[in-house]
Formats: sequence, C-alpha cells, structure tokens
Amino acid sequence: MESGMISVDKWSYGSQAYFLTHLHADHTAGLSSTWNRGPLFCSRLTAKLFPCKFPSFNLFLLRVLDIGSWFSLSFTSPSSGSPTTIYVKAIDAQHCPGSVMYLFRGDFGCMLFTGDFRWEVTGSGVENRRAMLLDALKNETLDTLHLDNTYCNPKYSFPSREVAAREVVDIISSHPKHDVVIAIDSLGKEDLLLHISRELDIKIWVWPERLQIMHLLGFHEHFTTQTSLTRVRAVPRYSFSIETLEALNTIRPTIGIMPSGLPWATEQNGNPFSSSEYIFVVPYSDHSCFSEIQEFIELLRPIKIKGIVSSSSCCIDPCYYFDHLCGTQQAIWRIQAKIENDEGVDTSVEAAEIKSSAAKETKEEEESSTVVGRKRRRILDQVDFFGIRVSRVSLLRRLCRGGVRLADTE
DNA sequence: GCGATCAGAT
DNA sequence: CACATCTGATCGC
Repeated sequence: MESGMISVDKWSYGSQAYFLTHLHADHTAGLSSTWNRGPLFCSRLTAKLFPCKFPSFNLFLLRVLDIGSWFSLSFTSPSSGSPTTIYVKAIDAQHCPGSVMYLFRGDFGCMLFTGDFRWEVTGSGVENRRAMLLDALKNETLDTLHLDNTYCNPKYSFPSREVAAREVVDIISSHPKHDVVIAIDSLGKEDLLLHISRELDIKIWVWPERLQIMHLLGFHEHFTTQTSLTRVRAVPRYSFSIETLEALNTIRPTIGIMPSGLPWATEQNGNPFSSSEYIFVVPYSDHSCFSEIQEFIELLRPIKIKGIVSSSSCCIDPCYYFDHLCGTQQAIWRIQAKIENDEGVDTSVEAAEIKSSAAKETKEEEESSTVVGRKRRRILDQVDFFGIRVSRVSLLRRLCRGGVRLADTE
C-alpha cells in the first residue's frame, strides 16, 4: 500500500503525503477536522466539498491535483534517506463527484490506485477515457494495480447507469399517483436524480445538508427542501427500510427505489426487500461490474493486482479470476500493442500474433527493412521509459529479460 | 466531557 | 455476498 512515502485513503502515521480518492465515509475513516499528519492531496471538486465533511479542517493542508496533469513531488527515501521524486497523475474515477484514481511513478515503479471506480464501456467519452489512461501509462509496465474489487465476481452483472436510470424513470412514470422515495448517500448518484428531474420535469426533495452539496455541485435548481413541491424524495439510505415504506403507506401510497449493484432483488432469503411490494431494486451502481473490471485489467495488463476490498473468501479476489491476465509477459504485450497502435498498425488483427513475442521481433525486423519502415522507426524507436529515452528494441529486450524494475518492490 | 474506535443496524 | 452511513457503547485522556 505505502512505499513509506505515500498513503492512499489511509490516514495513520508514517507517510510523507496522503492522497484521498473521494469523500465517502469508508475512505475517510481516520480523517477528522483535527488531522494534521501531512499534506493531503485530492481533486479540485473534492477540495471544494471537503469543508462540508470536515468543517474546521486546516485547509492549508489540502493540495489540489487537477485531473489529467502530472505533478512531481519531492520526498526523502525512507531506506536511503536521499531525495527522490514521485510523479502522480489524477484520473477521473467516474464513481461520485470529485472521485479520482491516482497513478504514481517513482523508484518503486508504477502503481495505480483506482479508489472506488466505474469503468463503463458504453456511452459518451468511453474511447477518450481509455486513450487517456493508456497515454498516462506511456510505454511502461504497470507494476501494481490497487483495484476496486467490490463486484469482482461473475455473478455481479448489471447495465450502464444510463440504462438503469431509464428503468427508474419508467418505474416512477408507471406509478403516477404514488409518492416516491429513493435511497441515496451523502454523495453520489446525482446523475440519476438529475435524469429523473429532467425527464419528468419535477424537482426532487433532499434533506438540507444534501441540498448544500447540490448547491456546491451547481445542481440546486433541480432540488428543493420543501416537501409540498414534489412527490419524489431522495432520502438517506440508512433511513430506507421496509418498515419506513410500510409506515409511509399508512399515510399515502408510496413506492421506494433502491439503486444498487447488489443483487438483492434476486435473492431468496436474507433479503428484506425482495418480499416487499413497495420496494424496487434497480441495478444502478457506482462501482464497476465484473465484465467492466475484466475490460479494465485487459487494458492495463498489470504485473500484480491487489484488491482494495478485503474479503474472507476468494469470491471477489481479483487474482482468482484474473491471474492469467497478469505478470511480466502480459505487461510487455500491452506495451508492444500500444507501440504498434501508435505506429498506426492494426492491432486488432495482430492481437493473436503479439502473444508470440519471438515471432513478433522477427516480423518487425522484416517490416523495418522497407524504406518507409526504416524512416518511421527512426522517430518511433525512441520510447519514454521511467522518464528516460531508450530505444524500443532495447526496452523490449530488457523487459523480456525481467529487468530490474520489474521485480516486485513491495 | 470529548474524541476516537468499534459493533450493530439499516 | 457486501454499499455507505448513522447510532450507541466503550475506552482513554
């Protein structure tokens, strides 16, 4: 987790800098308004929301990392005591407002902390996000992926949030005389509420603290704290239960909507909601489903994966399902594929060939023997490797030998 | 009496 | 299975 210098979503002593992925309570456990253990890095939006959670926090400790830009930070190596530099880039995590992943490069290699994230593979901006991520990695192996493995099991399958949001609107539309309560947390699922508000042209009630958050996010026009103005209310998830819904229904007809990736609706027992006629569970999730996690890992080809959600069993252990996508060879194949892609070669056709690296090198030698091939190579043969320009061939050979940097550093 | 931490409920 | 959050009990100062 830490290299002795940095901590991500961990707040105990012993780090020179601390990184917060997003403002949900399970990632801020240990933080308080009196916390003062070092500089705290976060996204600009998280910094804006921060005082709501920690009103008297010393804001001089906050450091904003703008999304998509590299920052260099100077540290003291805990082992040698000598100065060292770490590079960090924040990447949109698509989980809740302000949420980011952190990509680190340093003496320890290359590490990505996803925090909580959703990696939807349909909808607008998908290609752009994919390209941004690969570009951030450059032509380096990803040594360790710290992964949001919340739903890392094939049994977790759900649609995009866009599809789930339409399902929610359909449920509300088909109950025109009912009041509606929707379970949400202190942050997140704003897009769902905005979709409902726009599609049905209604305001949505939220509790006062939540309206303050909506104000900071710039969404306040769609929300109100006056119950008389709307039949749709967003309520804290912990206050949402069968008992609540039954009590509400003694006053007026009310349905409840629980947006969640957890497959409660299909469970037989132990599920308080499946037996309720009032409650609709809709698969709207701010975490990646299994197939999205798989896409993410296939894209990154990390050498090693660590799940950020610990589990007593292997049921959500990423190594159990994706070990075959990890390791040094897999990491090298990704880099080769990217280099080919940057050269304009159709990698989809070559995907199978790439897996035979020996044959690949031979083919490249042939290709470079043409006049055009030689010219192109002179420019593209140089690749950026841990900040050093090295020749592509030498890089690939070093990687194939299992070069120094590829050894596990943790 | 306050803050931190944890079990339990929702 | 396990989300994010609140409440209440307990511990140490």
